[in-house]
Formats: sequence, structure tokens, C-alpha cells
Amino acid sequence: MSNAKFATALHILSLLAYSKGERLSSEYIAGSINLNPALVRKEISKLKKLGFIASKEGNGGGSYLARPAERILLSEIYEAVKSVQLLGRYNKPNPACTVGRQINRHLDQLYLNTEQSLLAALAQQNLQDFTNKFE
Amino acid sequence: MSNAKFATALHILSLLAYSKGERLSSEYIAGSINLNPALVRKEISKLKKLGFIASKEGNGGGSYLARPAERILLSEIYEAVKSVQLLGRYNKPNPACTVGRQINRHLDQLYLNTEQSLLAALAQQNLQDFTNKFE
DNA sequence: CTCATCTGTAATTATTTTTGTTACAGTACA
DNA sequence: TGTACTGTAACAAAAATAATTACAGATGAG
Repeated sequence: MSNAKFATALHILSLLAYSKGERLSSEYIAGSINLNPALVRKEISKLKKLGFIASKEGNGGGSYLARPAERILLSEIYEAVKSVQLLGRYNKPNPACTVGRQINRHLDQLYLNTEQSLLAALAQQNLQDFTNKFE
Repeated sequence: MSNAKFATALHILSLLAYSKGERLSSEYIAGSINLNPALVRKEISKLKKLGFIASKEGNGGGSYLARPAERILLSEIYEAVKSVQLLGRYNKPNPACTVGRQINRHLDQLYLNTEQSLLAALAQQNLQDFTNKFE
């Protein structure tokens, strides 16, 4: 991942967890992350679909956590935002070569296993644990 | 990582391991990966600096493994090619905000731990193990 | 000793990804 | 009924990645 989606999502969720139930506007959140409000809304949209966040439109609206921070694992956040493979892209190798023909299959296997380890590691910590670090 | 550096490096090394000591030209390797020879040479250059590969210039030249495939861990290959953080980039948050001010520090910590798990997982397998999968 | 075949590297361009911006319809409260 | 929001789309800008070209220098074959 060479994008900031994970950091952004975790920032949004941390803010919401940190301010216990209060509705935060995308403008406010964007101000804290130092990012464009429209971008923040896009991220929020993703996090809504996955049930982490709920939001209210209109005057006085904003976002808040849809479930307790204890019940959001960092691994779930990672899964929500991951757009590319953990270890990067594949090539489109030459099928006439023994190695070329098979390598993507083996990479699939390897990436799968590797991602499992990563998820297991991230699942050790939930959003509340992470938010507790802020003082 | 949204580049194909890891797949490329592993492909190069697999070819070299697979063809036991034979010198392979960058052109040949590039043909198997389906990539530009100059790009392949750049990758090789990196892998040479780390002592995985040696090469010979001039007529009849090419690359070969500088140490036995058993002694190259996949984790080392990952370390060789990693250019970006595993979980992606940070933002430059607003220091006036409690969360914004501290989050990158906490992300550092988290990323560090996460990368440790990843490395441990990758270290379970060496280049020979991986190459054995090809038939 | 000279030609053909390679590596190593730099410089440049093209492509793709990622981020940022603007705009606006629709919602909801006061 | 105005104001403050969300939700999206469309577009532009910037950054990362890949591809191409070029060429100096190494090396072995004849």
C-alpha cells in the first residue's frame, strides 16, 4: 500500500472513539487529519458500508461509531481499506517459461499465508486499545 | 506496496535457483518475467548489493546466485525490495488536535509490530523451499 | 586485436495511482 | 424557508511506477 487509506481510516475511527458518541462533521475530521473533506466523506462512506460508522445528514449531522470501539478490530479496519495486495502486484510472466507459467500461482499461495499472519497480528488490538493511547 | 518489486525479485531469484548456477542474461530473465531488461538489471543491481546475486559483465556474462538458495529467506527478499511502509503512508495531521498530534507516533509503533509479524512469517520459507514448488 | 555480447547506469518519457478540488443535489433541523 | 450538513460525481493535479532508449565499459571468442 502506498496510499494513506489505513492511516486515514484509523484516524477517523480514533476521533470518533475518542469523542464518545458525539457527532463529528466531515469538516471537523478533515481539519484534524489535514485532508480534504470530500476525501474524508469518501472514506467514511466505505466505513459505513462495513458497519463501523453511522452518520446523519442535514443540519447538525455528522458521523459516530455504529458499534463500540471494543468490537472493532484493527484487522477489520485493514480489510476495509486494503486495495492492493500486501506484497504488491504481480507481473504477467511468459507462459512459455516453466517459472513464468507457475509463479503467480505460487505467489497467490504465499500472499495468502502472509496476509493471514498479518491479520492475526492486527486482530490482537481493537479500536479501543488503540484509542486508549491518546491522552 | 503497489509495485511489483517483490514479485520481480522473487521471480529473478527463482529463475537463478531453478537453473542451478547457470549464468542468466538480463534479456533472458526479462523474457521470462515479461519486463524490460533495463528494469531487470536495476532490480538485479539491488539484489547484488545485498549479496544474493553475483554477476559477470561482458560476452557470456550474466547473473547467478551468490549464496545457496537455502540461505536466502523470503523475509530477506522482502526487506531488500520494500520501499514503502507495509500499511501505507501517513498523513500530516493537525498538531492542534489531540488525536492529530499523537497519531503518527502510535502508527509508528503499530506498523513496527505488524512488520515484525510479517517478517517472522516470511522467514519460515527460504528460496529453495519456494523454488521446489516449480516442476 | 577486434567484434559481438553482455552489464551497469543515467536520462527521459509514458502510464497508472493517488490525492485534491469543485460542484451540487438531497437531507434535516431550527 | 434558510442554513449546515452529507453523499457523490466529475474533473484536475501530483506523485509513484514502469517502460524506453542510449551508451560507456567489460569480457570472451575467434
